[in-house]
Amino acid sequence: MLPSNATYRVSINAHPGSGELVPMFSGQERTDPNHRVGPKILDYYLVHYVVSGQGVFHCRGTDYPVSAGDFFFIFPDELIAYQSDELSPMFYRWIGFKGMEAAGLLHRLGISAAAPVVSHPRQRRMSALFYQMEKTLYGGTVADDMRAGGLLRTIFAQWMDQAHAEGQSSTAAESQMERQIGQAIRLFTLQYEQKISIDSLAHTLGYDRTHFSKMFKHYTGLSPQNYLLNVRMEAAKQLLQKPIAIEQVAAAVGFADPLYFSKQFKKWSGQTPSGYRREKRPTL
DNA sequence: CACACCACCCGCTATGTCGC
DNA sequence: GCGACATAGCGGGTGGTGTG
Repeated sequence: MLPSNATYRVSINAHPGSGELVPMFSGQERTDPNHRVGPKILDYYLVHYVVSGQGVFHCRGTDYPVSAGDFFFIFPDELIAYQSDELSPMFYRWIGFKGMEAAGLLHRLGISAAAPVVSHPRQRRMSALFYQMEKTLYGGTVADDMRAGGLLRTIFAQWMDQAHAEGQSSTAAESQMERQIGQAIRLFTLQYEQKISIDSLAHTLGYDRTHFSKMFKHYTGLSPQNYLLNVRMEAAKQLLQKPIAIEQVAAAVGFADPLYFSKQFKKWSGQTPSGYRREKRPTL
């Protein structure tokens, strides 16, 4: 059973898969007045759901007031901090997750490091889903990992339903260009192992390459090439934790030249592929 | 305003050359 | 044969400008 009347508790996913959307851990905390976290930088996604109380979430130079019913999203490689209110400290639940699909899904929802806070009116349903996630991960089996993956998708579906209802997603407010960018992101996440030309992709979608590049960066904050590189490197990180030759890992994520892959990996992560592997699987 | 197109620059990649 | 290095071609990013 879960420990009771604790102010802080967390369940870790004992068998995190390498899928498109992977819950890593989940927990809850009843914070003290003025309780502060950060400044810090994470290398995964972390969403907090404020069940009660209020506080301030700081990201990219902006302070966002958050209160019951709000979600605040932490993106990888972003400097963030958050603090509970003195009189009404926050009680929140959180889910840490990763996966190649995460960036695309959050983009579709209009959630980004530049717009990291959303509210949800169906509080009881959401609070129950977050609690269910924590309980499921506490199980610790491979089957629980699969169940948790399904729960995370259900949570994303709730956000999407709400975004639809508010006209924030693929309804009137979403332009043709946004839909095309969504298509490009899906292509990147599904076919990253293929050779992908940004020029031909842009023309397939009916745009000039330069205009498409500019719009892509406008909506996602990354150039198409960099976005694709991120997807490939995330996939490579997963593969490097398995006993696969680095040459094969390079080929599996769309790099014809393993030497070039190593250079890019080091530039991207600060570590060589073999160094990363040693750190993650010292026995290999 | 959305889009196309040009020019320029940068970086990747394939290929060639050279020395060992 | 192999590794190190040089180089040319190409793809991609971006600023600017023109067009409907």
